[in-house]
Amino acid sequence: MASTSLPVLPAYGKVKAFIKKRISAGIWKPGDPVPSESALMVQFGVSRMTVNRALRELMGEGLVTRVQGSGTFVAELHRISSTLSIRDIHEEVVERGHIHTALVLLVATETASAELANTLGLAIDAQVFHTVLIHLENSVPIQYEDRYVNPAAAPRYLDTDFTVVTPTRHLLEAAPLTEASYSIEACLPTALEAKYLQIGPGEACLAMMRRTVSGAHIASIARLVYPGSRYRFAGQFQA
Amino acid sequence: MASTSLPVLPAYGKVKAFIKKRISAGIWKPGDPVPSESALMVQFGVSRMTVNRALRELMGEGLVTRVQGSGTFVAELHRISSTLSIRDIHEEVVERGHIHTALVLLVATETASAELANTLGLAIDAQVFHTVLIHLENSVPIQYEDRYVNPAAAPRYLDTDFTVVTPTRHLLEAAPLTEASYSIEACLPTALEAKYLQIGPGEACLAMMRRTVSGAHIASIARLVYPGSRYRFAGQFQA
DNA sequence: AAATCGTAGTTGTCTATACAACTTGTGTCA
DNA sequence: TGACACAAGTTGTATAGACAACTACGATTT
Repeated sequence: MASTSLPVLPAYGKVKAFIKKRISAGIWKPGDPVPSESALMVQFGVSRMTVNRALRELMGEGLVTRVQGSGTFVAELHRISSTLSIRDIHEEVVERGHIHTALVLLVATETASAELANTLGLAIDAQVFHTVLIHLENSVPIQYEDRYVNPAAAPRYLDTDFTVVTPTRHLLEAAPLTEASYSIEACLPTALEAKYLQIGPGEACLAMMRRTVSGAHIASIARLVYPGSRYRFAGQFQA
Repeated sequence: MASTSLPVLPAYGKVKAFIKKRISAGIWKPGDPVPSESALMVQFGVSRMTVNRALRELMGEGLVTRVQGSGTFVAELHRISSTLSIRDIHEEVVERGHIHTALVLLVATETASAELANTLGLAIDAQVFHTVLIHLENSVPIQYEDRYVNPAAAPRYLDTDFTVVTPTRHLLEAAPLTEASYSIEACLPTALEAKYLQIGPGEACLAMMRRTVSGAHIASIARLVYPGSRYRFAGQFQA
């Protein structure tokens, strides 16, 4: 049994730990008032700034809500937060000790369709970059990546050798990420996707649609298809 | 053009805004040093504690990293955070202005199998609660919920009328959430799932496995199956 | 009964100062 | 050359005090 961190918790940490413990033990339930700053100040023999920091951080973690003039209250615990991240699939595979390779199916400049132009926030006759790749982990296909890129956000996109630098990596470097939205759905693969992912036409897949924003530009729109049998999204929440 | 918030930003907010702007504009790139606390102190004419708060909050937001003794640096922007939440499907449906109903297929107390007992952290001969429900939105099936509950975490679980109070809701109230992990995968439905979700046996589904922890107990393990054609997970990142 | 006012209590912000802990580079000494 | 010591610069933490902004509630007035 390792004590996760005895190394002398700072004062504000002790206050946080005290409150966290009572909340997670269910002694203080959602909606209950937490002792005021001045009360905690006396109880722990620390200054108000220290208590304030503890409570502010707990609010940041979503454990309490604070109302000026009224008090601090245990938050409704219905939402707990989880950190997702946009990661380069190359790094992900390498981190597992495996070998990542990519197969380039298409590298092209195209004229955007009306719908695509609209989604990328461009004029209807604008040129866009279009790439299609298959990512393999130890020679097994794990991701079909169909991506449209806004030339204004990453003008040198097509110069990249995608067998060496993944589109994600190039984009992360060329166009610092400020915002992104995604949706994940289950679907059956198209004939082309099934062929290149080496799966049957009836095998379920996870498809992620991802739109990334960099500064003023919508940088890229990607459709990432994973074989359901070889991939899952996993995550962890922590209160 | 609405100015999102002019109402006199506090001093620490001005410092944060200044730094955020330079990072998102790409003027300061990942790895670059951010001015030291004393430099910002002079630049903004505020005390060090104020600058310190600004930088600490930016670190909390993942925009900068700080190294004691060395300095503050623009963080690698590869991860931006997203808030997922465990929500009650009832609330979710009602929020969309629709009607939620539930069909109860099974309510039982069972003896845990070895694997299940292990996953719930119980002895192999322990009793567990088992429920199976179908959730409908405007009479259309949208979720098949197969759930095992640890009696120690929610002793009154089986007293609930699940057509009125969803299992999620009861558990959120009975056993405050401290931790959870999940995985999402694509799969084809079992015959039973296909039947009750009213979908074809070849239609892809999203399956979420979720394990929730409340204090010292593993509270519940659920398998939630959604028809791929009627459901998607969506989210948004923001730097 | 309704509206108003005032006050105590609470959180929000900010300052000036202090010391501790750590990093980095420079210079000294062996 | 290598090992060590030291100093300057940086972040981490904590204090005591101050004023502002807001809420809740009771008392007073209308």
